[in-house]
Amino acid sequence: MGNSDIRKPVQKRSIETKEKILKAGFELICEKGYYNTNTAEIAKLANVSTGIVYQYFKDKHDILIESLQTYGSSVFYPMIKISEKDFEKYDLDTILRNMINKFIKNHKISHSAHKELMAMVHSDDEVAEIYHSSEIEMTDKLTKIFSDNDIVTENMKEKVHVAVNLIDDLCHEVVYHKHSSMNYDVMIDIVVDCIKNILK
Amino acid sequence: MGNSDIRKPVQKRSIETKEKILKAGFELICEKGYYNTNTAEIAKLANVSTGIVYQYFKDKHDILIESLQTYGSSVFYPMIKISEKDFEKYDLDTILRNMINKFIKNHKISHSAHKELMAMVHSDDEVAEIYHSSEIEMTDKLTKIFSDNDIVTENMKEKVHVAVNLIDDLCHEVVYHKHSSMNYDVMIDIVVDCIKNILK
Amino acid sequence: MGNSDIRKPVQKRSIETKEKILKAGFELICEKGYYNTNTAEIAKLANVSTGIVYQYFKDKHDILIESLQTYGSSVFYPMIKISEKDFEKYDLDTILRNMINKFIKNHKISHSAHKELMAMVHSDDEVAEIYHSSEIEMTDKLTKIFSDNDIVTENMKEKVHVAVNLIDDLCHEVVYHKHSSMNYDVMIDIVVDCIKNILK
Amino acid sequence: MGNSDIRKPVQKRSIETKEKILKAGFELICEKGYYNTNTAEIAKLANVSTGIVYQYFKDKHDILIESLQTYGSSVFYPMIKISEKDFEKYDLDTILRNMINKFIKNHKISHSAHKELMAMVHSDDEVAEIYHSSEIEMTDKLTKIFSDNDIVTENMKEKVHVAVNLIDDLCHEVVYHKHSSMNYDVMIDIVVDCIKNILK
DNA sequence: TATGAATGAGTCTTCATTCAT
DNA sequence: AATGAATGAAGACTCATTCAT
Repeated sequence: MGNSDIRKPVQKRSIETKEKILKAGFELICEKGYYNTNTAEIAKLANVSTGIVYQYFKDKHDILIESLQTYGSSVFYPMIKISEKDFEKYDLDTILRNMINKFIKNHKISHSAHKELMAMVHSDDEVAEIYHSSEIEMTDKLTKIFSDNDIVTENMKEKVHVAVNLIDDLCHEVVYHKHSSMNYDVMIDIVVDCIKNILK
Repeated sequence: MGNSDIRKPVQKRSIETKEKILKAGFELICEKGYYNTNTAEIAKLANVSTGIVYQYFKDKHDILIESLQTYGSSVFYPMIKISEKDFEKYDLDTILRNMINKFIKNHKISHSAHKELMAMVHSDDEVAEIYHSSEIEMTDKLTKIFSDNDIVTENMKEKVHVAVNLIDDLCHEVVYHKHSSMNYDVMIDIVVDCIKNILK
Repeated sequence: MGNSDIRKPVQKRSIETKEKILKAGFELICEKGYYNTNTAEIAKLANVSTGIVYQYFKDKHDILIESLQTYGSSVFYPMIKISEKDFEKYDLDTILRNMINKFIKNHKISHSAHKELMAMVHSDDEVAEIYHSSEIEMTDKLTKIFSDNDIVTENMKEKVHVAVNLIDDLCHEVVYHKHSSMNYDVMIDIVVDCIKNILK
Repeated sequence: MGNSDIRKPVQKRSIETKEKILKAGFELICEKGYYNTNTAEIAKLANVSTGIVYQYFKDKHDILIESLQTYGSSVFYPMIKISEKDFEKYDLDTILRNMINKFIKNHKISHSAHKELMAMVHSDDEVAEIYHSSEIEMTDKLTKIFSDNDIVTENMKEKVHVAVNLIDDLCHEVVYHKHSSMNYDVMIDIVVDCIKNILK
């Protein structure tokens, strides 16, 4: 009864309108969460009418999904966007510590966005799928960085994935200060050693 | 003007009613998520009227929090409830593989519950706090298990925490089949080696 | 987060809708009282949906306040709307008796409205403020009427205010038949004499 | 279906229970208003169970009415309780000024009670009736005081009633500071003169 | 008599979505 | 293509009243 009425914008103006909505939606959802953002607010921030939203998107959920497809990876795995050059030809220890620092820095920037989107990852299958794609992309990227630095072993995919998890968890620990009794410097050393060991 | 009018049940009948609500709330939230569960449903499943809910709980959110305090840890860290005896005096490799298998088995049981609650962990600070307490508890428990098996090194807290993260991530990977291209047996080996290395 | 999202209607259609709600709200509140009127009824009488009410008004109380600002004075002090010409160049006695008769007539028309609104005056500070503004306006108006009829003395503001109270009380007495044992004709004479004396 | 199940307490304990409820109800209604007081609060303040309330009173409204019958006049017309001796054999001017001062003092004490009850007077017919009885009682009392001081004229009932109104309005004006631009000392003089004139 | 647990209809308010213009 | 007014179902929460004990 209208599913196919969703407009696929081709004209420049249309495309811009859709993008404005997408950007506004993403911004608000990241800031306040999906359930605490309503379509009126999205339309308002996008500077469009409430009605028009439903010409570009099937429903509110559709905004979430499309905005994640467009902007999600930069929050989920900010490293994805980072050029390999950042890690050029250092020793592994330095590469890892650089990486961890970048991760932490990036997470700090998009603190609430990350939180809100991770919430959706856990409760929404479509969101989860997008997240997991980013994860794969990230793993591939890192594998390439390692191999560019002559770090190559068997089962790289699995190893790198474990490494990514380690870094990710470490980073959350540091950013969210989850456990006050933890010594983060010690933890960083542990994680770096651990990854070096895995990739040996 | 009523804030403190929340009833602290003492009579047997009262206690049972509160527990019925708590159980029903937890069940539904785990199944369908917090935002997709309404108070009427909770009351209905608990076989009580909607009104009584608000004599035992400040609001809907309060049901979430209290139910997590009561039942949460069994979902967040099902291992918490497990006795140390399960791991008595094996070698570390065996202990770890036992642990991983138990983790995976437990997670499989409460698949959707875990998903929904992890969503809340990321979007709700109070839930996050409860989760992090469970995490600490889990870490302490494991530390004890290791030390009972004569595995003691410096910075145990941090090390065990990293180990817990590794196991947890691995377990999610396996249970949710997040990435079809991963070889899980390989991954388990990597994780076990990794932890053995950390604790050496 | 929405407080300021209350629509200030500019389009004709909008203005009409808001006015319909205002009118319906005022009507029902006057008839049945604020606490015995619910928003659904207001919407129904206004021939709009319940939702739209909250785009024009912050909450139910806001309807009360705005409707009073719009229609209130005609109930509180129906005389406010009356032109000075009604009392032109009679002697004071005639002016006062005309006034009292008009007052009584007007009160009889909006019997229940007056009752319900006076109730709110006593229990709601914002309503009280609106009422007191009307009172002042009324006093000023009367002062002007008196001075137009060459009735000027010291402390006119206070004197007129006392006179207004006298007329108002008299009028309530007559309209509400509060005390069956009172002889109203006698009372009118007393009040008229009294005011004449004050203004002498 | 139960109307006649309301208990008319005869035993001492019963009477006390009923009185406790009445007192608590009156207190809360005076403080917060009828609509903002609920039966649970009344029961709590009275130190009885919620259920028992309905054995002594038909419904919540009944508490209001009975409590007014018991305690109302002291709020409506605090002067009622005042002995004639307070005004013994002064000249009329002094008597009136004493009276006004007492009125004002009493009103200041039960400020919110008066406001809340006057609200009910205007919206509830039964309350209005009780109020008007107090008014009559007050008028009679004053008439007696005047005649004891040899002040007797025709139509005393009506005259005294007008005088009471004048004092009452003056008192409200002073206590509630309704109109900042009014000079209250002047107003008191006007009212006193006015009443003296009426009773001449 | 008394308790206080339980009821459930009723109320305000929100918001995704539709529709007239 | 666009607007923004309008819809109405749904949800959280309250409270006078009843009832099992």
